[in-house]
Amino acid sequence: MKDNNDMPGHLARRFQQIAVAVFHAEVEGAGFDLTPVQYAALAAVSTNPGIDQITLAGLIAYDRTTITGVVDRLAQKGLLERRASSRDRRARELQITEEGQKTLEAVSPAVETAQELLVRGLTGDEQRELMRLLRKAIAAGNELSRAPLREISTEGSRNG
Amino acid sequence: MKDNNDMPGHLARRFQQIAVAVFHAEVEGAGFDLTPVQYAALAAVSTNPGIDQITLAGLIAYDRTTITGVVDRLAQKGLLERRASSRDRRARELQITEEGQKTLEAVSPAVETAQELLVRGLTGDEQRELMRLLRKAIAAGNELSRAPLREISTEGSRNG
DNA sequence: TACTGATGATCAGTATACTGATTAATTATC
DNA sequence: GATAATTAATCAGTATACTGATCATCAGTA
Repeated sequence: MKDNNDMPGHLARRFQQIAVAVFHAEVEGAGFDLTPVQYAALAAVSTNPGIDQITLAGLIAYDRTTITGVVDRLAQKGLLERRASSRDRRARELQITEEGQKTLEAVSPAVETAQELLVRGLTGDEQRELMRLLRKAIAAGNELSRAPLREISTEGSRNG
Repeated sequence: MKDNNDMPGHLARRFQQIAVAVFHAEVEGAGFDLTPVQYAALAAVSTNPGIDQITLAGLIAYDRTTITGVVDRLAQKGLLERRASSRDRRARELQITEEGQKTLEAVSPAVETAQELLVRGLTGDEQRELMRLLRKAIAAGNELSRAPLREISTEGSRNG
């Protein structure tokens, strides 16, 4: 009899489910109203000011139709600004606002704590090994999802 | 600089994203219209005929409000039957239909293939280790989500 | 029987994720 | 410079997941 616990797909869903729950608990406990997805988008825009939505989506592996709603909500909260690009009138350039930057910095400890809680059942060695294996499996399957991770073209950045 | 790849929460989301994509590709390729969530529910009802929705939700770790819609769609496809329980008129007893059973058996090879594809980037040892670590992390975090996994009370079943 | 609390199911509302289509603008080609 | 192909963004629609509320029923108690 095939148990759910023998199916990596089930474990994937369950692990992600817990990850979201832990994130929400920590971030709300710290007094913020940010989802994991919104946090990742906000952080990516902070690191890459002026980025367009497609590139942002590739950076954090979101679907292009998902990013529209995420940016909508971040803009509505006053954490992001979306303005038309001057170089390409189809594109929107994203900038983090001052409030967005403050929020990002203030919420970061809670996000860190959530990451630790998610793997708190494992030893340090196990945590590192889990992450290595996830990274390896994800790398092999990257192109299989509609929202693969895309490297940003590293012109002018040296932190590779 | 904290990379996304150092955050287990990000890896969790990404791994689950790929799991769903691979599942859809395989199952649709085999000519079926079933989501991962619907497949798990169908399989659980097949193994536990007459189960109520809350117990089903606990078995596969779905939220109680999610299971309503999932069962709706499975019933609409003619794969499940939902009838009022005689013992408890609040509850719905779920039964798999003949077509549901046929579908379940016919789709299983595609589901198996999807599970293998999801971890195809890893060696056999790594696959087993990844699953062990996921199970361990999930067990430690089980109660943190609104939809924890619940053991079924094993009266009359010996496959524990 | 009336009351209280708990439980199974559902509903309204919100936020990811996706499919597939559309719109507007850019790039490539002739 | 007109045309075709591509691209950035959005939209409509569907399916998870969740929060919080409600309704009906059940169990326990006075």
